[in-house]
Amino acid sequence: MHRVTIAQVAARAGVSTATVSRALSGNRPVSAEIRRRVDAAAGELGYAGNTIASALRRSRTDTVGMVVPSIRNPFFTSLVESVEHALQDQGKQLFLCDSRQDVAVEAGHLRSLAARQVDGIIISPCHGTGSTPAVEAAAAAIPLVQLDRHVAGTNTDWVGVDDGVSMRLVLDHLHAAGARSAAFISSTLTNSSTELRLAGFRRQTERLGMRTRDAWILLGDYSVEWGRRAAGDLLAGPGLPDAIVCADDLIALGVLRACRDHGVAVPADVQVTGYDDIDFAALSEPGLTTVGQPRDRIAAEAVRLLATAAGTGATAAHIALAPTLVVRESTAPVPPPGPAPAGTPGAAAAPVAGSEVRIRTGQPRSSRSEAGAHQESSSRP
Amino acid sequence: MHRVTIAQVAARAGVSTATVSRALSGNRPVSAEIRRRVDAAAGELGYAGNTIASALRRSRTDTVGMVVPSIRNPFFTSLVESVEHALQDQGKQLFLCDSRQDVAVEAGHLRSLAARQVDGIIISPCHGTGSTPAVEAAAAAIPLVQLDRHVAGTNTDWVGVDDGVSMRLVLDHLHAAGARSAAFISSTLTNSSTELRLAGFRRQTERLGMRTRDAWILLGDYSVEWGRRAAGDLLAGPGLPDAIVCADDLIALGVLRACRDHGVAVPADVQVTGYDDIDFAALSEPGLTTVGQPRDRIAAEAVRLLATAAGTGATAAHIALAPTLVVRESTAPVPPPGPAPAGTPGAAAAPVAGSEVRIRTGQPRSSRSEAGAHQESSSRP
DNA sequence: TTGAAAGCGCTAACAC
DNA sequence: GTGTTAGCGCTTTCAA
Repeated sequence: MHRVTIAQVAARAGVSTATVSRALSGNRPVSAEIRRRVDAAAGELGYAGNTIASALRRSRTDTVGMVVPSIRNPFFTSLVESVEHALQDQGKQLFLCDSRQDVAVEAGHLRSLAARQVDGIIISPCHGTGSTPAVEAAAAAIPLVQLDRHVAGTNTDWVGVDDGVSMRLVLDHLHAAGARSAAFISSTLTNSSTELRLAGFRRQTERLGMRTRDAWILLGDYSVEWGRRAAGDLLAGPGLPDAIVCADDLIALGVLRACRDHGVAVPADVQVTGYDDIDFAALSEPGLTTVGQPRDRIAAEAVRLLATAAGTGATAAHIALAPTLVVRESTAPVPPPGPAPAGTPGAAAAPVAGSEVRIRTGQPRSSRSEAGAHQESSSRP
Repeated sequence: MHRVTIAQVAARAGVSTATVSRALSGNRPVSAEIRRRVDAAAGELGYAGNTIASALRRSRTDTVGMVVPSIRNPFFTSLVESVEHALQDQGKQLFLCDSRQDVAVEAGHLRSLAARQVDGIIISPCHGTGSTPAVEAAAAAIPLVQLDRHVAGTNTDWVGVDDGVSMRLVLDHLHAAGARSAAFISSTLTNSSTELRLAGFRRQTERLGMRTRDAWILLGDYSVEWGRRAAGDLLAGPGLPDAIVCADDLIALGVLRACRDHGVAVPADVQVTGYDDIDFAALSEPGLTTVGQPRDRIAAEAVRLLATAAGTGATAAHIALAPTLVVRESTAPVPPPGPAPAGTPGAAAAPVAGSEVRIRTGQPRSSRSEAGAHQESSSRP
């Protein structure tokens, strides 16, 4: 049983194929009578359309490709979910690609997406420099926006949160909660957010006069297992930091686990923070204090940029949304500065308003500036 | 800068477009000399191909659509990951669709995928009967395989695990661990696996002579929050079951949380089991005893079926893979039947070999039967 | 082995 | 407002 084509619908409705196309797409005016006949014919024949043919003709596919280092990492899972939902509102569909932290796999996906004529690409590159060539090549052919992480030396759109601000939120909070020394557990990966988080940690501990040591900077990968191992080493070593700052929630959950195994009390003996606010951060024991990223906003901005960027070249937008600190029980209570009531501590997550937004450089590309919640700026004027 | 076409490559290489096509695709013989010239020309021009044009001509897109009730549910996330990887090995790409538990959204996705001429559809339908029309319509046009769940009244391929067997594994284990009464917490959703798990629970408790009550069958949704609420109600009520069997791990994690909140010891006061073996099942305190599904195998079979099913009509394969019981600390230790050493209890997950495979009806479609790990069978002879 | 040419199904000019 | 027609870029007969 062959697929129904527009020609068959046209024959049945007694009109030309062009008219059927116009009636069905609604792009151009068609008389009510004819529209009725076409709709009827299409319905009777079970006409379903052929997006491929349409795409070839219009040179638009209404598809977007998304490439993430690991679908299974809960942070990227939510990002994918948010992007899928945002795209659905626009009638676009999502090609999902998992680069498995492998630059070569990633490059293959990008080539493949380009060949498929996707209208745009959303990528969280797996490597800060290794991903550059493939990302640049793709961006040369197709609107591309980087999410969360971005590679060195490219000038594509980017949207995410400001990791420096996040680390300030985290360390200010820890300091206020009494921590005077801190360790940092992260990944060896050399991507932008990993590096910015470490840099932020160094700057903020220094600013606040908090002690740290080389042996307290532990780099492995973004996994529960690594967090557990690293914390195990830390707890076995001499001296304990007041706080362990983790570059993502998976690591932090591993750290909590290690503390439990070693009989170290959190937050009494050591405070622990994560990053991303994945679903399970609320569920651990104790609940994990962490940095919340506005994933829906990030996704929405990315999708909007792709739609906008279609024609425009030349200027890249950098949109840094405000992170929030989500305070739970893995950090010590902060003495209230004023007479404000403490609320119900430890019950639900208490999001603490984050920060202003960082404006990078240059001037806004679009004149329509939104609600002050973020700013976009171009890196080339 | 316009995209490079095959015609430009042809001109540069001094050959016809047909020859370029043959050289690049490798489908037909081309002289070594010409192949070299074509490759060179393509490289110099940065030819990237146009999958859309190719797809229109060949009427194959090398794409597969996947529709799941919720991307964010960790079980489906892993399934998506497994499918993505399996597809990548075949050079196909994945359209990911989230139906958000909504039959109308799901139907829209299926229509859209059909219009996009995907080569196959993999779906975990969100409703046992409500999804039927859309699934049937899609299956009439495109090879379709249902994963995990399946809808009533259709005759498409299906692959998953046998929920009845899973419940037998769970209840045998609980019984051996001393449980003589059990509650069941699940979802109100009327899809096949939800219903089969409940039916299995009923049958097995009856078979083992374990007590249960209407008030101990609690139906809500697949979420941590529901598990927590349901268990809260249960723990507040009169009498406590020896065990709480949950229809998925999210619910079970919520139950564990409620037990902790209510000071109920697991497994001493009540044993708890989950279903799916999501990543976080290993991480809870105590670790969750649960049913493991061979997700990679499920995905691989689904992808294989789509590839096979291309031409074949008429007979549908039902592939039920063996579930495994993953024993952790949320259930009581089972007294060893023989002199076998206990191993290191509670350390790593201890998968217990599951069960034989259920053969539904009819006879195998493919003659090539694999390693006895599963059986496929056709429901129509 | 290679080239010429006919379309895949649709939409956008261009006429009327 | 509607029909005619020319492709979108590729693959695949059919001849040579």
